[in-house]
Amino acid sequence: MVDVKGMPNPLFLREEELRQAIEMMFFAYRDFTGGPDEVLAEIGLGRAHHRVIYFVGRHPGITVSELLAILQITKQSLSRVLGHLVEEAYIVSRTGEVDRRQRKLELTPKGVELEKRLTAIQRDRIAHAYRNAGAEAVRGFKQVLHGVIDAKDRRRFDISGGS
Amino acid sequence: MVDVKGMPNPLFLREEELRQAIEMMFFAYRDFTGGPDEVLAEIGLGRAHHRVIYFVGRHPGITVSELLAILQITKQSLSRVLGHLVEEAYIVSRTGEVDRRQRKLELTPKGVELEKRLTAIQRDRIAHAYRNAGAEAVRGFKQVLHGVIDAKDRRRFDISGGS
DNA sequence: CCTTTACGTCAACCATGTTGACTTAATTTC
DNA sequence: GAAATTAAGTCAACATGGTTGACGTAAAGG
Repeated sequence: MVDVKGMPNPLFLREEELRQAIEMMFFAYRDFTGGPDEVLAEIGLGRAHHRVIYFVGRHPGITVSELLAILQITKQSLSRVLGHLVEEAYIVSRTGEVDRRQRKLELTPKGVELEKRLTAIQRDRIAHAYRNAGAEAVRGFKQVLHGVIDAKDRRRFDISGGS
Repeated sequence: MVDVKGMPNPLFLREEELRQAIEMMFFAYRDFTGGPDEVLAEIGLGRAHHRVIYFVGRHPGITVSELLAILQITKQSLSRVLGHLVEEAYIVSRTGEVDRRQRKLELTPKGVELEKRLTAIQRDRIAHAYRNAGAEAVRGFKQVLHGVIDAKDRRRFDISGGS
């Protein structure tokens, strides 16, 4: 028999290791969204608006269907948020030229400004973490996070460690 | 002048790099919570219940205040969810022995069972990502995620790469 | 004794998700 | 060219889970 105290059950360690990851995901996401949430609250918007503004900014001309596929919410839910953002002139919606059933979404200058402000908060947090961890750690971070994402959405990311 | 085409603006690359991280955080968290959400919906519970069950399971005897500090929600909001979990016998609340104002929370066997079921889903997803990425990447993942978390909560995690 | 702390509770409200039913316009298919 | 499908919008009702504010009670601590 091996000394159980000196060399504890590797399955137990693995369980602890994995629980740590689960917990870090919770705390990291909580704090990652906390900053933008404060700014949004000041102007009467919520996290749902942020997500829409972010992805429209990231993919100008994105259609409503594409947005729904990313956000994985119902069109009724998106409609409320998106409608509000169009009313408040953060986003414009124009009819698609090739398929006139589609609505292509884009940020207005006002939308771009807000998007920048919100993204800057998250970008600075990530930049800080990246700087302190180093390039090797960043590669690992992306690799693991990539594996956490559903296979169907992995193609969105090139994590070959380019730069 | 350096050739701008051959060697693009490093600030632009950095911006892209950071946006990639922001986006991966969104997709990873979306998919990380998606599995448990489905199970919870079947039994009439939500993500808020999951969080409570998780942290009570992780820290048996945790007080209401401690839970509030972790979840960062109001006690009124917690009360609704926690009250329901106590009613449905997932959690028991007993008066603290040393400080009788406190309520110490614990999972019942029923609560343990649900916690295991939910955590298993997330654990398997992380385990899969860890296995595919390798030990070095896991270290990097933890280092970066650690840096994303607010300093006040970092002490919860030992990321020294122990095993 | 008085103050503070831990917890609970009532009430109202808001943001954001859901289902289901239905409409309109445009495209695609047979 | 008619029929089916698709993209998008809309109305309504409802659930979850957050918020603020006010107030109550019991225990602890100065």
